Amino acid sequence: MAAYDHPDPATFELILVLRALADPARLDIVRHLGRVGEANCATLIGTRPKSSMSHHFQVLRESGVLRTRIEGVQHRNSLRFEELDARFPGLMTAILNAA
Amino acid sequence: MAAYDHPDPATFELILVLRALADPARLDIVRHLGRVGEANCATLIGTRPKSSMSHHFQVLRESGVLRTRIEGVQHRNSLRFEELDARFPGLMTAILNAA
DNA sequence: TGCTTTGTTCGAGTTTTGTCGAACAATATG
DNA sequence: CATATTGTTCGACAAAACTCGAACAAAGCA
Repeated sequence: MAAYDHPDPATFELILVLRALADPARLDIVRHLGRVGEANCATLIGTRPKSSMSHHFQVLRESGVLRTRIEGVQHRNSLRFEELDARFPGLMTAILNAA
Repeated sequence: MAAYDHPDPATFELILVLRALADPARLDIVRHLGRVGEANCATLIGTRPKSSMSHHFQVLRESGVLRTRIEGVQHRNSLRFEELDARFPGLMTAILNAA
């Protein structure tokens, strides 16, 4: 498996980040990653099928919200917190702290 | 025209707020209101038809992002900044400050 | 090599969301 | 009252997004 493309922080777009966050499954993923730091896809799948989750990871990745590191057969995801915070200060903090 | 219903801050939902913000037209409206404080609908209409804008105002209103005050024939809109900030600290500030 | 694990890609179907003209409602003003 | 102004509602259509099974791909291991 080739490594994923991740957008450069300079090209992050607020509207894409907001769209990525504006879905229950993805917001769950983001919050989970906010707590545990890094997790592979399987860990983050609840009852949803793999193909749905793969789609959500793609949306989050392409908007810049998370990065996916490949290690063997597992894909390890983590928030791009510092980069997001540099570009949109306070945004992710607000999301992660929201009730 | 009867006054609008505005949701109570206790019932604000992050996912609805994010969905409301995750649209170019609505993000424009929000940012404009962030600058000018209050504006009627006509002021905020660019090239889009009234019916489209009316829809966007409804989405923003129902999510709690803005309030609409009726004065004569005009509908004056303003952000519910304090209430949003109390419920989701830092969120609107981050949105309004974003590049 | 064959099997298992982990996750992607494809394609089709469903649902949600946005768009916008036309008709309508409320208020003000001549 | 007639007309203009401001904005909503309705309905139909278009576009975007989510869902998910099935087939596929890569890596590791027996």
